[in-house]
Amino acid sequence: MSPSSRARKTARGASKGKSRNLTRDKVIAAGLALIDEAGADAITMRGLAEAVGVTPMALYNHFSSKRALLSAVAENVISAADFDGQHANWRDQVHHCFSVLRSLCLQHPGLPRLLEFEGAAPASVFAPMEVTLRALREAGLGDIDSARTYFLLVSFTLTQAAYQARRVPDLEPSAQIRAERIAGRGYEAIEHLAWPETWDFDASFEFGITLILNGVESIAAGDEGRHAPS
Amino acid sequence: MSPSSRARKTARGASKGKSRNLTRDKVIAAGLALIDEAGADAITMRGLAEAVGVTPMALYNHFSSKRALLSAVAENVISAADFDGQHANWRDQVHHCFSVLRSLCLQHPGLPRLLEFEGAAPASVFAPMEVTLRALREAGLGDIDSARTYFLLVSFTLTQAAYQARRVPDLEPSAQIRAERIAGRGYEAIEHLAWPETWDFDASFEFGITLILNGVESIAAGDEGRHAPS
DNA sequence: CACTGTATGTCTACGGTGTATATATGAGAC
DNA sequence: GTCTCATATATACACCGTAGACATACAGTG
Repeated sequence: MSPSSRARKTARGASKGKSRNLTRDKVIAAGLALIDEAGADAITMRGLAEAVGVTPMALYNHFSSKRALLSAVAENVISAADFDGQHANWRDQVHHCFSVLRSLCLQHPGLPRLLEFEGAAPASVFAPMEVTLRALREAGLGDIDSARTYFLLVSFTLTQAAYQARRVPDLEPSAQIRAERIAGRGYEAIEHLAWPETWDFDASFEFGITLILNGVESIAAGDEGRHAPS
Repeated sequence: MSPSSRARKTARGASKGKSRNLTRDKVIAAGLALIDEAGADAITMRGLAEAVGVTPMALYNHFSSKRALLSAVAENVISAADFDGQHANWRDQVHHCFSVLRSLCLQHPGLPRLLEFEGAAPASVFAPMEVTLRALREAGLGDIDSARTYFLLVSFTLTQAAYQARRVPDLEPSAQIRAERIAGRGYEAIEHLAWPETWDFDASFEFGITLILNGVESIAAGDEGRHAPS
């Protein structure tokens, strides 16, 4: 309500700065900086206000709530990215799209939290969706299946990136602890697994995308899977 | 520290109730009930204490922290499930495993939050991993690739289930709003998509699992994907 | 039986969160 | 110069997790 009326007033005057000192884009920039150095939950209205040099309540003149603020931050990040890459074939197209999304998440840890939860998803989340739907349709998938595959890709990419980015050592299982936890439970497969001491997230991402795209091809070719109806 | 010494004492005496009135499993049960009706973030030490009929600080005699409490709740849910199903082929095995995981998440909304974040993952999360690794190895995947596929499956299942379970209407895009948001942005593919007014989550889950398992077969068959190195 | 140690529960309090409400301030329009 | 109204502030509320000091009542020992 307040921001809209302000916008009306500003539109009447000039489209530049406001009457008073300074804000809005500054808040978003400060919020982004906060997310970059600490997690997404490090964004606090009080801390953010201090970073900008105002009182906490001043932020509410520009954002109706914390959620709206976070949404604006996410919007700022997402809308600046180029998810399309003008790639020749649909596989490269999808791969590029989610590589970009992933690197955004790694650059700004906590961004996945902003997108998935908090209901703070901004309008620009539809950009990667558009690119993906086009590519998948080109691959031969139907509308609904394309959307389903998009959600699968998003789930995978965001979750993995979130896990990698929010990598705080004191929560790490750390081989040692992991070994203790599974000891004596008959988890042969896990014990047998030669766990690398540093997980290769990049390779895992490539693997996942490749697997999914192979699955797309198989579905598009008409293989609807075959779990016996028991 | 306190709980362990209590356990030692109890083991010496009888394995039944404690000295005072009652707790521990009661807390877990109450926590589970809270999670079931409201989300995971509805679990608050004060609210939980009231539900059990004690003071908030009384909980700390049985759990060292809120995280430990949530972990115990998750453990209670996960450990009661049978992820193995003694299925004949690896596809049905994996399908069963994640169907169970998914239904747990739908029964107890907010459980995904417990598992993914908060670092509250209990020891029993390794049970589905064990089942999956065995099945995937049988499918012909290597150790690391099996682990990677497991994480892919988990990402997909938990994220989708979380989204479905935390379905609060006032956050829903709701066709109307969705249409407004994408209007005039050139999102042809999205606009063209005939979005069902009620998303079929079950079918989407089946689709995703099938797609992934098809991808597994393709990888196991030696198709490592082919994105041209541009 | 009484005694005592200790585990259990309570009370109070601290620093933190998001934000509703009322007030002061200062720039721009007339 | 005066008025208006968007902006920034001050204060306050309800809530959160939990640290610390204290009260209590049972368990084990004599």
